[in-house]
Amino acid sequence: MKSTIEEVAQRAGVSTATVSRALRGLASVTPETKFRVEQAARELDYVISPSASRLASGKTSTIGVIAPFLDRWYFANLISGIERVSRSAGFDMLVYSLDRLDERERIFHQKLVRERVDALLVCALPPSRDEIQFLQQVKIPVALIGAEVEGCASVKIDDVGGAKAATGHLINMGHRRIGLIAESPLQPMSFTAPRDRRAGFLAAHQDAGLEFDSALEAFGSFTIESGERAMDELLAKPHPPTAVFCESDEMAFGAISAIQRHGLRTPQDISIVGFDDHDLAKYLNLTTVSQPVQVMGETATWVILDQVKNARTEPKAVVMPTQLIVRGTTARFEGK
Amino acid sequence: MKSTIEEVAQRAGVSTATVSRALRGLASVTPETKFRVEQAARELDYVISPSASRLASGKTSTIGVIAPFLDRWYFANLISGIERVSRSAGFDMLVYSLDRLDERERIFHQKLVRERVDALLVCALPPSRDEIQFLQQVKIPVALIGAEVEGCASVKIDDVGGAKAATGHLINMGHRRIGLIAESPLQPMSFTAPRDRRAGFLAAHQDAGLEFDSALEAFGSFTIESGERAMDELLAKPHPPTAVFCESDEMAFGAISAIQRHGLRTPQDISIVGFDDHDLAKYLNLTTVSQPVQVMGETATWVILDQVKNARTEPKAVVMPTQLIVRGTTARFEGK
DNA sequence: TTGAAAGCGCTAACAG
DNA sequence: CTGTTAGCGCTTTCAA
Repeated sequence: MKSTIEEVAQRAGVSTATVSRALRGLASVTPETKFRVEQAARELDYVISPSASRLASGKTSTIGVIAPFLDRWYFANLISGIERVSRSAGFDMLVYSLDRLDERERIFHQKLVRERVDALLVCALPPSRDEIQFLQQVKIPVALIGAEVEGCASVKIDDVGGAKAATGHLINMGHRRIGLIAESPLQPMSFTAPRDRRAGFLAAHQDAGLEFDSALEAFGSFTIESGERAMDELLAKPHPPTAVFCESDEMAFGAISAIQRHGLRTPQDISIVGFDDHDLAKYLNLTTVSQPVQVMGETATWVILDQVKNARTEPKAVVMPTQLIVRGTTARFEGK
Repeated sequence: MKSTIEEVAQRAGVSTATVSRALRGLASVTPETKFRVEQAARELDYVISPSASRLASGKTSTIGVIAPFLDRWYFANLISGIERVSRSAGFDMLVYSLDRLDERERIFHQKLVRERVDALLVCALPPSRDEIQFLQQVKIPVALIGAEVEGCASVKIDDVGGAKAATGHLINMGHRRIGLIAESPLQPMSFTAPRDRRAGFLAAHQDAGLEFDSALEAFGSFTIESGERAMDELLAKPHPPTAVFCESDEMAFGAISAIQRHGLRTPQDISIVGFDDHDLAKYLNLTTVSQPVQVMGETATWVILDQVKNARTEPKAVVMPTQLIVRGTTARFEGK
């Protein structure tokens, strides 16, 4: 049932080295012998043993993916894109989820990376300097998705620009008191998206000569529930905002829910803009900023695979386009 | 930088065999030597080479997951659960997505399974008899999630029961003309959930002595868009249903959207019940049937890991509980 | 309890 | 273009 390269060699009447070459499609093999080998392999129902091959070659043909959550829309889409191209390139995809920071060390240094993968894709949480240095030391190329660190390949969007466009849209619609539902700065993991989106939000204010009233900022954690609570807070203010920019669609969903619960309407009473263009944003008619998540996963995989193959390629830093999608949760401010 | 077992052995003053034993925690090692070995390993920053270990032992400590889509709520949650327990058990998780049927053969027979994983978790699409037989032949245990096949370990919910409860709820609310938004039977992949949910829907009718008017059945493909189109169809009927059971929450979302677009209201004009308890169902106030998706992933992993360890355990078939969650999209039928 | 030695199945020089 | 020959780094009898 389980045949080895040796048996294939015998059956094809060649050496194991030739079988190895033929099966890997190395140029230096006569078409005829190649054919004989392939036929022998087929007849024996032979499949290469990855462990043996990996041990001998030092290559794993495996790409590792690290993400903080696997069950959220953003990461699931990233992974879907990554899997598609890694499979098409003959690579296996190993996935690790990293919820707690203390697991990080273990994962980066220990079992995970080392000897297990040829390259690593790190989603959303930028590794520390030390971690990156460690990885370079072990010579395993890394690409970041949704974050950027100097000297490291990365694929991200222009979060600042996207947030600025979204906020600008609100300003153009006549809003002056604009709320912000941001990720809590107390959050243990250091994502860069929240920081950048917040920066874009502020930049739009500055460009318009507006001053942001920090009383209009509430915090959440990129979840629906937290967005809902944050909106409750905003609504409880003596002088609530007429529009709110949410750093993620999930939080925007929660915000809308809170607004309805308070007997108010979107966008008549309060306009809402999200960020991400979540699957359901269209359905919920949410004005938002879209980013090509799956494509980012695919792109990052191509980039990293390229590094694996051409060891000394300069790490690329790709920035993907973002697009403001105006739907039904934003309206011109008609108030005083 | 990269040290081998040999170096550890030397430094600890023992043989490589002892190092191997000590590091794996095999009983037959003096606490002292074990300590010495561990210390040496630590000092050398030694990490075992999985390839070598796999080649020598024949075990990969890796679990393979096959799912038709990675970017959908259900599968992302399953994977999240699977990853959690496989990591805690020291197993790596390899993920493959299978969109086209013709890739299946390649995946099952070839590169994937063989020599790469110790066990396989197949999500939603039940393997064919041949495939299962093949896997048994290669001695790699399989567990199905969301499907059931005799002689194979599996974790699923009672789809029939869940659908029956959901439909029963509608009937109890006085509805008599109940529509069904089902998965298209033309769909190439043979999921069992749609079939079972449809059966439950019909069973509820039968129990209530009602006859189902097949004109009230429309088809989708478990997506929002398809649910929307299906509802459009139903609404175009001369005598539309007063309530609709959707085989998935995504389709229910689409249905609600269509209803609103037609200027009707949920539940006043039409009641809607979904299935799954998608993350957003609560937020959208959708009455639905919940299933413990992440827990199913976790359970399946425990089950399969158990099989890996105790080779001759009878494959378990676990059925997880389902729960009808009544929210705001269903109301008593007040019409004629 | 520990060590010696024989592989596991493949790839990578190095010859030829 | 193909064969020979060493390993790759671990695990696993089998003895001691």
